[in-house]
This record gives sequence, C-alpha cells and structure tokens, in this order.
Amino acid sequence: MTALEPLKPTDSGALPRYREIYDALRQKIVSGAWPAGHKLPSEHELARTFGCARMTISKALGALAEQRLITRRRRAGTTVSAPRPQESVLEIHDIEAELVAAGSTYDYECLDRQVRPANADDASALGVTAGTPVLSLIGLHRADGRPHAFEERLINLRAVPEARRERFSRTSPGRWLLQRIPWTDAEHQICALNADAAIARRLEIPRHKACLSIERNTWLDEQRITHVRLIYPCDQHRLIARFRHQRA
Amino acid sequence: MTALEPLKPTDSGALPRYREIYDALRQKIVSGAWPAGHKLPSEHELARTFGCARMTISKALGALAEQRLITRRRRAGTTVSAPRPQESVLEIHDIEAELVAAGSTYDYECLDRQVRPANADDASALGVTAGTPVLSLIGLHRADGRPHAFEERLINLRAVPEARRERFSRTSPGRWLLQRIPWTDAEHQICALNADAAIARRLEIPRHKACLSIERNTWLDEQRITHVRLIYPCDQHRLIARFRHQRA
DNA sequence: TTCCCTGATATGTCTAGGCATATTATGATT
DNA sequence: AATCATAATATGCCTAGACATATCAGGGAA
Repeated sequence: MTALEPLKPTDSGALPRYREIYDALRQKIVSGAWPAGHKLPSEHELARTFGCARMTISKALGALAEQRLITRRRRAGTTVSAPRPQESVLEIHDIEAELVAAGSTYDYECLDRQVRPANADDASALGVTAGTPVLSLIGLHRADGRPHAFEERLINLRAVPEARRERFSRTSPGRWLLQRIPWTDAEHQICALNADAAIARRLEIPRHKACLSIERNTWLDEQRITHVRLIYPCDQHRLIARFRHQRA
Repeated sequence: MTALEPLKPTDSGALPRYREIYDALRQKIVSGAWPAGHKLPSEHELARTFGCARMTISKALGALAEQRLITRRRRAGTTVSAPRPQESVLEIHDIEAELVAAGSTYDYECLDRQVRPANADDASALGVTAGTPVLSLIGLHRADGRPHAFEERLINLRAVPEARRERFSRTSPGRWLLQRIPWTDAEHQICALNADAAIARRLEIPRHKACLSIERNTWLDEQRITHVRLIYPCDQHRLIARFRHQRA
C-alpha cells in the first residue's frame, strides 16, 4: 500500500491526463496494493496529489466506476469493489459468415417446413399462447458439403407475418431474420448433449456422440420473435468468450 | 427523422440532465429515426437545442460512444454506428457460490497434486516456457456428495509463488486464487466432449456421456496465472448468456 | 491536374469555480 | 441510553469559458 506520487508533468503528452490518472489508480487496484474495501483518498485530495482540477479526477473515477473497479457513494467516499463473479463477453456469430470467413463453402438445406397453430411444446419454447400461428423449420447447415449444424426453429408469425411467404429452401432463416427483423434482446443457453438417432442421422455422426447445443430466444421489446436450437458435433464448434475486468 | 425538442426544465428532477439527453438521443438511434451513418448535430448545436453547457452534451455523447451506439471523430463530427454481430454477456460463476446459492452442499476433493517443471503440454496449455515451475492440480467438485465437476488445473508458480505452500486438499484452487490473486484478463473456451474412461470414473457417469468442457486462461497483465479445464456432465450444467444491444 | 499550405470547424480535454444531495458524525433532547 | 435534528463532508452534476488537435474544404503553386 505505497503512497501515490504526483505524475510527471506529462511532457510527452501522449495520453490525456485523466487517462494517466485512471491508469495509475487502476494499477493500485489490479496489483492488489489497494485490496477490496480499501478507501480511496477524496477527490479533493487526489486533485491536490495529481495537481489537477477535481473534474479531471472525477472523470478518471467515473471511468473506473464504469468498469466496476470502484464504488462511489456520496459522503461515504470511494472504495475498491469486491471482485464479482466472472462475466465474459461471448460473441455468437452468424454460421454462414463464420464459415465463409474460414474459407469454407456454405449451404443450407430445409428438411421440414410447417405453418401451424402453436401446440403446447411450441407455446412453451416460443413463449406464446397456444394457437398462435407459428412457422416451424428444421434444417441443416453444411460446410464444404458435410453436415455442420442441425437447426430447429420456431418463428412467431404474429411478430413476423412476412415469414409465412418465405420458403427457406436454400436461405437460412437465421440470416433472413437477422437482415430484416429488428430485435432488442436475446438470451442464449448452452449445454452438451448426446446425439439421439435423429440428430446422428442428420449430422452423419455416430449415435451418442457429444454435441454442443445452443438455444437462442429473441425479443423485439416484449414480443417474442423466434426460438432456435442449433446442434453442433463436438469437434466442429467451440465458443470463445473474452473477459473484461469488472468488479461489483 | 423528426426534430429534437428542448427538454422540459427537469421540474421533477429525477434523472440528471446528461442522462435525459443520453436517453433522448439513444431513442433516436434505437428507434431507427437516425439510421446507421446519420450525422448528429454538433455539440454546440445540441447544447443550444437542449439549453445546457457543451460539457453536458459531451458527457451524454461519451456515454453513447461507450455503448458503441455512435462514433465521434474530431472535426468530422458524430455519426450513428453500424450494428455489430451479436454479443452476449456470459456469466461464469464460482462453482461453490453457485451450488450454495442453489441450496446444495459443496465440497472439493484433491485427487492429485504435483509441483514440476513445465513439460511440453503444460507449457502450451499455460503459455509459459518449458521448465517454468508449475503446480498441477486435479480435483473433483461435489454437490450434495455427488460428483459435479472434474477439474484439471495448472498454476504458474512464477506468477503465484505462494501457491506452492498450499495443499488444496479441501479448498478449491479456483476460490483460493480468486480471493488472493488479482488478474486482469481471462479467456474461456466452451465445447462438448464425450467422457473418456478416466472422466467417467471420476464423475460416476457412463462412458461416452456428453459433457460440457469449459477451459479458462487467466492473465495478470502479460503474465499467465492459471489454466483450468472444468468438465460437467451434460445434465448438471448449462450456461446462460444475455444479450446487450450494442453497435459498432 | 496534383500537391501542399492554410484556415475553419468539431471534438477532446481541461480549469476553477458553483449548487445539489446523500450520508455520516455530532450534539442536543427526551 | 435512545432518539432525533443538525452540521460537515464527499461525491454528483453543472457552467462558461479555454486551449489542443484532428480533419475537412479551399486556394494557390508546381
């Protein structure tokens, strides 16, 4: 827990002042010199230490608070936050874009297409009342001609009536929706499962082979747009998530 | 593309001014009134429109830029960003905290512990040069007495020398590290796999049962701290990721 | 034309104050 | 001792300016 030093008068001038201060304070925290719960000097005091206006300190502290590294409370002052459960940013890409970027050819084949009033399963998966018209699609994504992912999808035709006219025989519904329909929220659930007979046949893999299942629900404000479940053989897909350091 | 209205003089005073401005501008963008590429009025102009100082406008724009909803460039001005590929926030919790929160009992059992110079496998997994001293730990997490997750971990003893003295016979190394060692970056890789004989025996599941594998690498700035691989039976773990609407 | 110089412009950062508000500490009253 | 009013304090938000800097538009020279 060493003392703060006033920064050199930024002769090189590469970084803005508030950024230098941000970095200096951040270093104290991530290095452990200021452990969780440690009370920082007041803004006035920091302004004196660093030789700048309080507003500049406030900006640096604001950025640290944004990153959840510190907690600021009026009168109570500023303290180092406790680490909070890990939280990563997971990018989930469009299958087609991903494959094309990797230099593979891509195509989509429709295996089944039905328009029907939502049955009980549909209703619970899509979160609509039974009887709502839905479009059910089952399809296969291929990379270089070989099966890559199996897709089961439900589209809420009340939210996306124009999907009723679409055949989806070669264009993947994911891409079609992404380009046309705005949406505000999404939720993903990721789990592992053993391929059952139907999946094994479609993906041309042995029965019981491990697969990664990604389920996605999409909303436009309060309205449900679509529910999709993608199943990848274990050796063909891998999610990568990168962390941004945050604390609560 | 309707005109901006000066906000009412915040009679209720619930939200700070910059937040109201942030919300007003954000509404223009997410509603589509200002499409991607649209040029926003200059800060001076916005300050006149909203009847406040330019600094206040700048703060609102700064927050929008942070959310990647707009792009700001000197002289060129501020424009609405293009939507970017889906990005979800994935929370990966501490196993113990998760189980205790769910009302289960938790314990950890150490199955193997070795201090050794990094061999080729260690070196590539942990990203250190061969010969660097590492602590290798293999352990089992139990929930209500039943196996819940299998853990293989490597700790860089050059980064965390104090781990050498720790037995880790009952305390999980994850928790120990999380509480003691600061870190700045992490990366997760998630995939599915079939249980091999060793994993099946440890987790008391049939061979070939699908499992979810989560690998995590942790850094403190440039230095590698630890590499861990957690394997969960498919019916015992599920990751959930929620989306935050962002643009680039 | 092409290239470079120059001025105009919009954002980036900063200052030195101000009032507002939440919270804690203190002191007075019951 | 317990409760409540009050003052002190630290952050939160704001202003009205300032200079710095990146970039664009225009004009003049090769």
